[in-house]
Amino acid sequence: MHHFVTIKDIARELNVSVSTVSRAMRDTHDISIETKKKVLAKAEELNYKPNFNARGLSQGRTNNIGIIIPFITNYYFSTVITGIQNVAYSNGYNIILYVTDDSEERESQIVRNLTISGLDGILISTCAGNYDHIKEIKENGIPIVFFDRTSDLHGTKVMQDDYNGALIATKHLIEQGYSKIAHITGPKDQMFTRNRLNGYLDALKEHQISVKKEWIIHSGFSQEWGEKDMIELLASNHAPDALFAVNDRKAIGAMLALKKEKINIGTEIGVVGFTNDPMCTIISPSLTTVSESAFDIGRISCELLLKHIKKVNFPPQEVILPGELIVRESTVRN
Amino acid sequence: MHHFVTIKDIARELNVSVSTVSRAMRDTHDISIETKKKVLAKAEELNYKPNFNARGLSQGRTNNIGIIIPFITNYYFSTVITGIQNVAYSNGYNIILYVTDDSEERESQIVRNLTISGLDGILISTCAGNYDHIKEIKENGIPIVFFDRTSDLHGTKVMQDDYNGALIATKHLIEQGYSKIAHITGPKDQMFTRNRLNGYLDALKEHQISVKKEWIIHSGFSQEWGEKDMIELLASNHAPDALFAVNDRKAIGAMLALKKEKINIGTEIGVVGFTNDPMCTIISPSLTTVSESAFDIGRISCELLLKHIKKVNFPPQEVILPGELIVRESTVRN
DNA sequence: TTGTAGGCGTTATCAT
DNA sequence: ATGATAACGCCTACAA
Repeated sequence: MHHFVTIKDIARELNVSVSTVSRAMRDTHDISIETKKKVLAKAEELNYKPNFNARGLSQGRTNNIGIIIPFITNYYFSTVITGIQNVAYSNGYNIILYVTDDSEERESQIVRNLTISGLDGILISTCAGNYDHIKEIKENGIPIVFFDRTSDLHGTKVMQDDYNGALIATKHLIEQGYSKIAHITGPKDQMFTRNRLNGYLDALKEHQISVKKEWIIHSGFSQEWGEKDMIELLASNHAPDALFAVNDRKAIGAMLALKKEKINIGTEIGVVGFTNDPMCTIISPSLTTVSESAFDIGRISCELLLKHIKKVNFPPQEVILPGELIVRESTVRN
Repeated sequence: MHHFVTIKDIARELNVSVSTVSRAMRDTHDISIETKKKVLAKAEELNYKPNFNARGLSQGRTNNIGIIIPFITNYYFSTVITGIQNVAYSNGYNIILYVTDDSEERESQIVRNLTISGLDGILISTCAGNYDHIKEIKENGIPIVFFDRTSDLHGTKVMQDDYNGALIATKHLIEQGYSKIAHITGPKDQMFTRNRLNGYLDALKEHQISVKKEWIIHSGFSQEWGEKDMIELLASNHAPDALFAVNDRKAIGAMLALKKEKINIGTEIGVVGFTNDPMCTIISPSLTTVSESAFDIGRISCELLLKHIKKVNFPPQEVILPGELIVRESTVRN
């Protein structure tokens, strides 16, 4: 390992004490302007870089925050991270990334191994149905913010309005004249999944439209699952004439299945997704969807986390960002 | 700030010295099996977590590696990160993410502020044309691995075979009967951009096909730029009958422009991209492309970095992963 | 096998 | 305004 320049080196060269150097580096007021200048010049000359380990050790903080997230290989999550990154970076925080691969076990393992003292705070989009591992670290007093996939634990949460998004999406289908509306979604034990399901159900109830049990399919979140679910729907005795998918990826999977079957999307079957992934405008016909403010979710989550870090007992908050229906070709008859 | 359990606490409770506890935690051999058991049990009981700052400070390392990357919001980079994450995690390393937003200035700022002692090594996909900032940290002796967008500095690099990929892509267009082949690409000062350009040029040269100057357009890497470039090509006096784009996003932008103009892709104009982004199979007609092993790039880069970290003077290596032509509808006449 | 003591680089608390 | 000095939590000789 190399030897890096330390404040000691600077102190020695300048014949001052380390505390003086430290003061200059931290820009405190109890130091003369000339010595400060002198020190900073020497630091620049020697290419001094502060040692975060030492600083963290003596201050009890690290300037690192952790992000725990199911995936990063999709538009939504990678955009959230970008939002987080922006805020973190401009506040002098580093972000440490943990990817759970949507595995409860992995998430629990990561959280438990989290050397708590190495992080000033945590941002998490949990994939778990059980929150014991999170409770543990919460009890340790480490600030934590839930985003997107939140838990039912008490705490600060930032999410989109899943219920209303699903509501307006489903109502839009109804208004476009579709009436046999299916919903393909993810596992039952996720909160956002339940919220979107409820929005869908309430929209139908409000319009007194009945649902067949086989129109609601729980599976995974990927495009492949969307394709499979659609094939299953087409094979059922009561084929639907519209589809509300829990996210754009599944909607797109379903559309690919429909295109294979030469079923006219829009005219024969309406399709709505959720997220507003750029893929919506690439697929043809373009996909109607509910937009999510991924970047803002990241930005706001991080801002709230920093507030928790800086102020003990900052009160927990729940922020819900509205979605917006974006009508495209997949729900228009032609 | 909270007080976390330290080895001192454990030592006191057990009436042993801190070094004994330290030894137990590190699983060294010079400790009796019973005391080790005793210590570990107590650590478990008190929910002890090691303090990485302290450990890092005394050992001169942190188990953190940095990733510096232009973006994360696209398939390629997010997949690379996933590959890196996998290797890092299973070796007990954390990854700290820095996003440059494709800005040279930002990259330089990040690198210069990098509190060097806080990282054991760095993985970088540089967006810069000038490498002074990187030279600086290299001279500090910190291990560094370049991936994807490498520099011409000496060091370990992991990249795809850009030249050959471009060569086979262009040859494929020629073999399909296209002859007026344009190339839309990124800034001139990037190495991988130059390599792909050279592959394209050499393929044409080999087949004695001439190129018009206006068929080569340098702009940005985004879908929007692809669209703009295509519009420019269509407006030129010598409209091409085929297009090789530096990446899939630009190819897709170009395809959208063509679709707007009702130009039949495949029959009237062939299009090839580069990356094999999932979008290739979502757009219609599907996009012929050259595949990149994004996950492997990440995996291998991280493995090499860890070798550099663990073994001083591990010799620099250059790994070049082959690409593969994936023929789809966009280069087939119908 | 175990304990003691010094040090890692920085900050913070005293003096001066 | 500046300087000594003791933390911070852990590791590592060296001693016992």
